[in-house]
Amino acid sequence: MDTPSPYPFDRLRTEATAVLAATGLVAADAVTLAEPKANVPADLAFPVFAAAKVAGVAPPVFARQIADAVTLAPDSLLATVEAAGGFVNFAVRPEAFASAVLESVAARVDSYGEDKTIGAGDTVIVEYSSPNIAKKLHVGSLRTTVIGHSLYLILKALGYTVVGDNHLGDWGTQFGYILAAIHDNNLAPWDDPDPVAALMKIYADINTAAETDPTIKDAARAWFRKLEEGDPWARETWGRIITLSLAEFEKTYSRLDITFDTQVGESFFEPVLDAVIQEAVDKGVAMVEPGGPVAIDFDDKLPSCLLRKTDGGTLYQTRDLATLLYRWNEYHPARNIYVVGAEQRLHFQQVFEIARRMGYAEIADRSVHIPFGMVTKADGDRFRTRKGEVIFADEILDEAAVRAEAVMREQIAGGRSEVSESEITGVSEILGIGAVIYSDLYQGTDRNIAFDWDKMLALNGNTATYNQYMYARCRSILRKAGETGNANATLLMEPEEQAVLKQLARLPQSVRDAGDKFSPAIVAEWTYTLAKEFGRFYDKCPVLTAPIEELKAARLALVAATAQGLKNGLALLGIRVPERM
RNA sequence: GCGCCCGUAGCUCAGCGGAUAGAGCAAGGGAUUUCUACUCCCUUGGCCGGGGGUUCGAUUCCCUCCGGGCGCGCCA
Repeated sequence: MDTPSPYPFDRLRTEATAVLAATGLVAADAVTLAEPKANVPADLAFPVFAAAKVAGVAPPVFARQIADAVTLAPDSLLATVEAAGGFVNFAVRPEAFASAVLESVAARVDSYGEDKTIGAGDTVIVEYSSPNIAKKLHVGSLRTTVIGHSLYLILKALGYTVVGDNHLGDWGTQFGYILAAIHDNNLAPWDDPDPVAALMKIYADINTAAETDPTIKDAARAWFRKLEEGDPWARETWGRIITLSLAEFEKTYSRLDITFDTQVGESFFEPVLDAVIQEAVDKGVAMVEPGGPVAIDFDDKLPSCLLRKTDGGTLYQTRDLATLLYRWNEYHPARNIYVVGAEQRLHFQQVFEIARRMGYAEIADRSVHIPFGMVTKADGDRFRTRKGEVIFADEILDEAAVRAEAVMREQIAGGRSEVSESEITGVSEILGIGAVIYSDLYQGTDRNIAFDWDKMLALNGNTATYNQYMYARCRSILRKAGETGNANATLLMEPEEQAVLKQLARLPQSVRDAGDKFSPAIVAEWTYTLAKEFGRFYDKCPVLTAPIEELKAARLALVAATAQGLKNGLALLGIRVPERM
């Protein structure tokens, strides 16, 4: 168990590379293998185009020469090799492959799919969720939370030491508004049954008032200055607001099974901001302008930006720069990842560029912004928070569970579900939350998403529910089977069986690709394809009533491996699986 | 005005230098008195936004135009 044997597809690649190199026609380091398209009856392909060019031979001819020269060992996982156009195609030996895949899953269980060698010894920071204090999590915060959490899990599976950082928006002029309102009107939001809702109302109200009363903006700035200067009442009140907000966030995070390794908010960096600005000025990166503001000019490369306001206050840019430098000193991370909305692209370009110019090229180069499109109203317009056009994360999770429960009750009434009354609430939560998470992960894009209840909470097609249903089916079969004898995997020769096995074998590479491209959608696509292949197998290949006992045992092993694969894949997305539904 | 992102089937999206461009939804047809039908199968549906170029080969790379989105110091 200490050093698990290589994954089947890795063995295939190693073997294919070796036999290709052994022909003497192509060097091992010139071999790049690809997965053939679905319509090609092969499992691994070597496109010879580049090598053919070097050899000065036409690709189809070269492919044939290579294929003719390859010899496969009798005990190889590879069964055949043949030329097809400019490709040399390999096909697996199905019996040997089946055994290898099932053994691989059985040996690793919950860690099947992981490859800790990729990131061993490296630290990666993932900044995600990062909500603003005194607000509730909403549709938008849900996206960064869900995407970031999955990335966190995927990178962990790849062996990185991952630091999940909830970079709280706990500093800034907006606190000036809230403090001013609380102070001047002698408010006590902490006495409200829903304190964060009270805070949101306070903020909304004073913003509305500020539209007609310009003195409010000045008062707000003054209060934020007091906060920065350490005014006792301002500090204490600010602290209370943070405590209330964190408690509110925690409710949602616990429903989503999310924890953070650290929650250093923007305020954490406040004591070092002056020094950071000074360093930028000293290094000639930033300039103090007449009147006091500190600005950075990027020539024609990027629009200029500010590190210090005319009133002496700092900005988001200043705090993010300080955060970046802090992370470099503290962690020396291999990657510093920001899961933040696409609208902040320029912001991060600027922050990274400032760091580079200040002499911190290493961290600048290792920092990466993972942008995502915003969630808009159905008509494509943005949600206007001030107009009360918000949809809160908890509302979504609640509605999702309600819908899941309604469908489940229908199924139970129709005699199509084994879920008992006492399990309904728990299973509804797993299904509902899974649906929400999956809808944010199954397609990776930085296009905007128009919010749509039905789409977000869909239960069939490419959804979490479908994946979970296939898992529940697996579990149901395994429960009914009870104890079984040893499985002879070499009996799994049906196309549906082989298709499930091949998809199972692809998990490790999907996880690597997902980590490489910072894309949970790659894992989501893998789980869905596995679920779909299992659906076909389920339809065509009876397990419990298999014609012979030995085949039944083999199929049961395949079902168990599929369940494990679905569970592991969904776990990397942050989605749980129900034993029955 | 400048910069960035996006434009692939009616809709939502994969694919991003290679083999007949793939899924889901929607629409239409079929299977099954089930190992849970939240299922399975089939059909319809694409000048991969337009036009140039690079390449043996372009949905994929470059240029340009069109359409949509986002952003462009003293909010975050």
